[in-house]
Amino acid sequence: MNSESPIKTSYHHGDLRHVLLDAAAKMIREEGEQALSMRKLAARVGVSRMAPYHHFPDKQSLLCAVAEEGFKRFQLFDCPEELDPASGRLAYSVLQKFVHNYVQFAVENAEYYDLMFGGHLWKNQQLTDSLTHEAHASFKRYVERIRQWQERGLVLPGVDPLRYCQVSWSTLHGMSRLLIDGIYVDQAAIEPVCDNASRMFWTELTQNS
Amino acid sequence: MNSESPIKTSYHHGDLRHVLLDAAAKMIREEGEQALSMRKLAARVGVSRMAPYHHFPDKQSLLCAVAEEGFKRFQLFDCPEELDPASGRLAYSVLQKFVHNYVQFAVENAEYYDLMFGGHLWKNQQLTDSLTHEAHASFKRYVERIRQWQERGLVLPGVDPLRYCQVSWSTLHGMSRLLIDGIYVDQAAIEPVCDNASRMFWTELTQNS
DNA sequence: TGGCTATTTTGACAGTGTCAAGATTGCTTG
DNA sequence: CAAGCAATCTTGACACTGTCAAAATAGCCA
Repeated sequence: MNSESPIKTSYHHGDLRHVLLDAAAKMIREEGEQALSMRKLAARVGVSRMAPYHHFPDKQSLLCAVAEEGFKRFQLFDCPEELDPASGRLAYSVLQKFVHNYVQFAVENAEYYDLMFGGHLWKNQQLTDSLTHEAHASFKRYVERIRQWQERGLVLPGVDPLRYCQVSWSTLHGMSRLLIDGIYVDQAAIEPVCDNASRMFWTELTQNS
Repeated sequence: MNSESPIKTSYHHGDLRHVLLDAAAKMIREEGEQALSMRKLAARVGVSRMAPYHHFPDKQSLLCAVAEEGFKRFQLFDCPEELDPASGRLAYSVLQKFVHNYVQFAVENAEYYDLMFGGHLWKNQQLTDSLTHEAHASFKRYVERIRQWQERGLVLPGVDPLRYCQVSWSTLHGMSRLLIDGIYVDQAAIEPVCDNASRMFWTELTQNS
């Protein structure tokens, strides 16, 4: 089940950089982020312990690069299909699917999500520029989509897209974190909780009080 | 068996346990959780590096104890005053205040909040029994209060207290984490975002669609 | 071929958590 | 009050960690 890199593109080892990124993600998934050490990573890949340092200045940068890879996968689900019910507004199922996808991605790709939004990287201010860019761009895409929906009349005019996104993202992030961190243990409750959140969002976006 | 003597039982050092807990919290606040080491902690307190291990079996337990201390402070704000508007239902200001207090606690006591809900402790399954008990009790109190409000007619009958608490807690937790971790940088936006969340909760609890 | 540079390796150092002992202290009991 | 004893603290040691510095290697182009 472990397919080695098919192409040895360049120098001594083949492109070590990608191999390191994949191996790091795999190790984090299997043994936890805390258990990942540069030395073990190098050993598993089959190189000396300082070899990775020629591709990444330090451990932090390696983790940032893994996080960036996570953002690339994150974008895949970023645009679910949009529908509308008889009312002409946004359909509930759109939000339901979006919430479901978000949480599912977070849980299934926990090793990436942890690095992307785990705080461990963000706290030390040594974030890679490209990573911060990627992260902010991801959120901006979210806001932009709501704004476009609003322009097209799918969302109430009174909604502030930025504020809505901040709150709803908080909810999504909170659910994901609580699940990933094991604070929510009851896996069976995921779906109902997601549905509840979806309905709340849908009310917020389409029902005026 | 833990000795819970509030008065200084001056053995060798005075009660080292509390001194360690306070010093640990202070160090985490000042230099970050990652920067806390048992050796530095011992050095700062002025004892040998293995002295703390007689009060806590390992580092993890020390951190759990700090987290427990956090839960003690957490309870303080746990019961804001409840009011009701002309409608006879729950007042918006109650929720607004609650949300504000939660986030404020999280941000101002970040070193405790990180340990209480940071995931770093929860992921390794070595949580202290008393800590897990404290954490679950805290959430149960939240659910219980909503349930009581519902019994007294302050909240719509259709609301499922457990589900509501799971979703709203996710939102609160998400906002707090995003702020603490520095993913939300714009501190000025905190209040509006909290207000938006509060209004959403209020709609959920008191307005039927 | 020779040399240059990118890549990998080895050596070393300070720092970490913590097991296994030894050393100290102060309360308890004869 | 002295002896014992258990709780408390210290020291030594080990296997780890990230990463600086310098040496070694391998591929490319002149």
